[in-house]
Amino acid sequence: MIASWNVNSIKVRVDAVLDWLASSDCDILLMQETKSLDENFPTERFAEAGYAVEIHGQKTYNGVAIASKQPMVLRQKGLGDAGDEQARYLEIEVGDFIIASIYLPNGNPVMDEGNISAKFTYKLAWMERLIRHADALNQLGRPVILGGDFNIIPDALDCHDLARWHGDALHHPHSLKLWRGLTYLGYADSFRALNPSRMAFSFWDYQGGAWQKDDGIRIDHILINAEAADRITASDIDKTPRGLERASDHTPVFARFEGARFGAKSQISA
DNA sequence: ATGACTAATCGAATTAGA
Repeated sequence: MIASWNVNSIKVRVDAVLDWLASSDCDILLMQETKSLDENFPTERFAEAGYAVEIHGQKTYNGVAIASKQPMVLRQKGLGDAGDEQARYLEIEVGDFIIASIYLPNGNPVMDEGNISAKFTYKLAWMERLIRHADALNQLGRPVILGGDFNIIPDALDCHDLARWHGDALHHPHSLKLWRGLTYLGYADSFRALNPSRMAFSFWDYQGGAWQKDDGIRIDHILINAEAADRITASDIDKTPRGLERASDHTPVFARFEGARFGAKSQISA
């Protein structure tokens, strides 16, 4: 099983993350918003639990990491071209799977004194760069998993009241157009593909009793290309961690692939 | 209602998140 979780500070959340890993059958965990320099990441704690880690962090903000029970090879940190000053992309491979942990920019506020804001411009440019890279990955003919906090509310089933999000960077027409761009390349939102009519959320704001009211949004996604889709068996969300003490505002989303070990090919003989 | 929470920072308020 592979999962993605915006932990909102690995320093604060390390016990919660390790508790969840111990109670799940998670092989690979994609983390976002670690908010930690690489040298401060609790690598030893993960090692004691049987997980190797790859880290792409920075001070104070952003930061992505991947923990894996199975041998993992680092492919790249950042999207590999200009504009990568923020730590938001980390790519590894496990077996023949290519896997990325993604923390896509929020982009709000969209407007700044009557003009499109620098934050929203940065979000759109980042998405364009992600699309170019995702296209190249897809052409390798290998299973690809792009998991993370995409800061995109795809549709009405992904929040309580879509009208509230009109014009917001998480559901802005420009953001959605680029989100669909990933679809056109051949990537599918695995949760929605396997749960076509279910309303479910992955984030609940700390403010206003959002968790108690189940007033959430689904912005954490696991995208899969055709080769990965051929092997997927489930995609779901575990709400449990969001209800625990001192929780992240996000909860893990996950997907399962056939085989006893992650990414193992089917044992069906010819 | 520009606030409500939470986290990080050379903090005693500000920035950012979504």
